[in-house]
Amino acid sequence: MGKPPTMADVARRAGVDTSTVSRALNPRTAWKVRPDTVARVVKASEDLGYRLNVLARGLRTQRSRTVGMVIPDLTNPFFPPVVRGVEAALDEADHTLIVVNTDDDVAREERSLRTLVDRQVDGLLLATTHLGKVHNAQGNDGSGGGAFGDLPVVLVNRRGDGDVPFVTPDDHQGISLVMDHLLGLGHERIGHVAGPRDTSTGRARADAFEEMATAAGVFASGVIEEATAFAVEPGRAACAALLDRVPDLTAICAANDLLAIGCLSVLKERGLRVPEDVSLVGFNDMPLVDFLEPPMTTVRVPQYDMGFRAGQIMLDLLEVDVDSEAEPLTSAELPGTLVTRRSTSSPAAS
Amino acid sequence: MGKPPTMADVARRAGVDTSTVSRALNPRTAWKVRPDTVARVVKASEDLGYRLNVLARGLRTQRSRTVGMVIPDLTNPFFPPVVRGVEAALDEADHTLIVVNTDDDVAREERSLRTLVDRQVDGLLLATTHLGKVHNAQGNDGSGGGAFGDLPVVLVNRRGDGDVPFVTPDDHQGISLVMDHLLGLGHERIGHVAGPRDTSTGRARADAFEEMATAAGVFASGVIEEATAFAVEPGRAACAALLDRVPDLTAICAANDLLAIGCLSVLKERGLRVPEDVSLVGFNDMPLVDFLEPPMTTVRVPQYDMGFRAGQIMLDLLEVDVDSEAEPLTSAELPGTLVTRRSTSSPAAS
DNA sequence: CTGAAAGCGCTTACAG
DNA sequence: CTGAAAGCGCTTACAG
Repeated sequence: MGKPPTMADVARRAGVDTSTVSRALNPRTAWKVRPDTVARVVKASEDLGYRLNVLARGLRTQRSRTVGMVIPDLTNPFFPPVVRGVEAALDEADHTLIVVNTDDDVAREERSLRTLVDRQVDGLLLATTHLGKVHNAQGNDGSGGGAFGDLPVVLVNRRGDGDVPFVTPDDHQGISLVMDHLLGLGHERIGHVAGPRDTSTGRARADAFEEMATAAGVFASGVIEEATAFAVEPGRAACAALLDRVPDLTAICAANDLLAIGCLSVLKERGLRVPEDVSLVGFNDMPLVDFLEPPMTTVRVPQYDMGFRAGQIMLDLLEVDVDSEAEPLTSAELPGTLVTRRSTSSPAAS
Repeated sequence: MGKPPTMADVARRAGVDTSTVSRALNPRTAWKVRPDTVARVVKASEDLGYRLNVLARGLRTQRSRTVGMVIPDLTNPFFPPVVRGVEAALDEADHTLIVVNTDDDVAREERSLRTLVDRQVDGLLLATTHLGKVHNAQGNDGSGGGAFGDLPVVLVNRRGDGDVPFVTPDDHQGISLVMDHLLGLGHERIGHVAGPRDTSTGRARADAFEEMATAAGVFASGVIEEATAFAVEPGRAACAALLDRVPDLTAICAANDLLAIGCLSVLKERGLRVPEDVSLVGFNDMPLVDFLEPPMTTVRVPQYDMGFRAGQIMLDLLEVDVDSEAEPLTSAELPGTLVTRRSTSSPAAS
C-alpha cells in the first residue's frame, strides 16, 4: 500500500543523502561512490523495492529516453516485425518506443506527431509512406529548426529528400530477384502492377522493373500499371486495366503482396490459371501468402532487421553509447530473398 | 532554434505569473482567470508556439495520463484493430497509449510490465492470453497492493479470476452462430479444433461447442481436439489427430482462423475437398481469409469495439470525466456476426 | 482574479 | 567520496 518509495526513502534507510543514492544507483556514476556505500544503498533500494522515476529523471536531464515511431497502418502485417526490431535495438540502450498509428491520414498524422513531441520523445522514426513531409520535420532550410524542434529523424521503409537517414528494403535487388526468376523461367511478356508513384517504394520498384525489363529486351509500353494504393482492391483495379491493355501477358510482377492478391483474384475471375496461364510474384512475404491457392512466390524482406537497424541509427543520432563495435550506422537498403512457391512456372507449362 | 519555450516564457510575454499561465491554459481552471487575461495568455502562448510539458505536469500531478497495454503478439492481426479502438477511447480524454509486445514470452512480459510501471502509466490493459497472472497484478488478496502498485487493470480478450474488469468476444454466442449454421446445413458429425485450455477463449469456445453439440444430439466423444496454441502449425497437428480419430466428420469448427487454416492445409493434403467433403469454419475473420481457397466462413469479432470499450472502462477506473452519457462501463462480452463464405456447404453436396 | 511559495522526484555542478 | 543547494517545468493550496 501507500505510495511507491522515492529516492528520499532509500537515502533515509541507507543513511546517506539522495545525491549519493542517485550516484550509487546510476551505473555511469557509481564509481564515484565508495563500494561499501554503494552496497548499502543497493541493499536499501532492494529492501524497499525502489524504482527510479524515469519521468522525474527525464525532467531533470532533459532526455526522456523515449523514441516515437509513426506507422501509417498497424494493421498492415509488414510493420509489426519492423516495430519489434526497433524495440530490440532501443532496449539495449534502455530506451522505450512509443508507437502511433496514423491510418494513413494526414490529420491524424499531425496529431500523432504532436502527441509524441509533447511526450518529449528524444527522436522520431517515420514509417509513413507519403513523400514530401520530411522537410517539415527538420525545418525547410538547412539550418534545422523545423516543426519538431530539431528532433533527430530516421525514415523507415521510405527515403527522404535530403540527407535524412533511412532504412528501406533494397528494392532494386528485390525486383532483380523477381525478374531473374521470371526471365529464367522463359517469360517474355511480363507486366508490373506498380505501387503509387508518390511512395518511394512504389517508385523504386517500378523504376527497377522498367530498367531490368528493358535490359532484357522484354519491356513494352503499357506493361506497367500503377495502383492507387498498396492494397488488394487497388491491385484488382490495376490488374484488370493491365490485362485489358495487354491481354497476352504470361507473368505479372506485383509491387507487393497485397497488390498480388488483388491480381490473383481478378486472374481467377477471368478464368486465367496461376501459374499455368499467368505467373504471379508478390513482394514482402507477408503472413498467410503461403496458404493462398496457389501459394505465392514473393520476395522476403528482412523487416525485423530493418527495424533493428533503424533503431541503431537513432541511438547513434542520440549519441547514446551502446557498447556495440562501431558498425556502419548509416542509411541502408537491406537485400531480400526470393521465396519460390507455386504461383510461378515456365510459360511453356501452359 | 534554442530550447522550446516554457511556461515562464509565456508568463513573461503576457506579463503575468506562471501560475496564472497554468490556470489560464488549463480548461478545468480557466474560469478562475479573468477573460481578458486568458486571452492575453493564450495569445502569448500561441505567439511563442508554446507546448505544455506533459512530463513535468505528470510529475507534479502524479498522473502521467498514460496507459500501458501489453499484447502477446502484435504480429497477430487480431490485435491492431483492438489497439486502435483503445487509442480512440483514450484520445477523447487526452490520454496516450503505450503498447508493448511480449512475444508470448513470460520473461519479456515481466520486463514489459516493469517498463510500463517505470514509465508511470496510470493503468494497465492486459491482452496476454495465458491465465493466472492477474493475481500478481492486483495483489493476491483483496487488499490491493500487488506487484504493479495498485494500478487499475482491465483485461482484453481474456477473462480473469476475480472481479477484474474484462472485455472479450462473446464466445458462446459466436460458437452458437457457427453451430446453428452447420446444423442448419444438415451436418451431424462435427469436430472442434479447440484452442489451448489454458486460455479463457480456448476454453469458452470448447465449452460452448460441447454444450451446443450435445443439445443438438450430435456430440460424440473424441470429437474435440485441443491445439497447443492458436497458430497454423498446431492447427495442422490437431486437425490431423482429429481426422485420424474420427475419419467420417463432415464439418470442422475451429476455435480461430489460424487453426482453421491449419485444418484447411491438412484437409487438402489428404485429398479432402472443402466444402464438398468437409465444411470448415474459423473464428475472427482475420485479413486475407477471404482470399483463401475456398474463402473461409468465419465469425467476425468487433475488435475495434472491444478495444474502445476496454479503453472506456479504463478511463472510468481512472475517474477521468470524459463527457460521455454515463454508459454502462462494465465488463462486456461483445457479440460477433457470421460471415458466410465458400468453405461451408450442406454435406449432401458431396 | 492573481501572485509568491512550495514541491513533484530526480541530477549535477560546487564545496568540502 | 559525500552532502547541500539549485533547478528541470509544471500545479496548487494559501494569501491577498
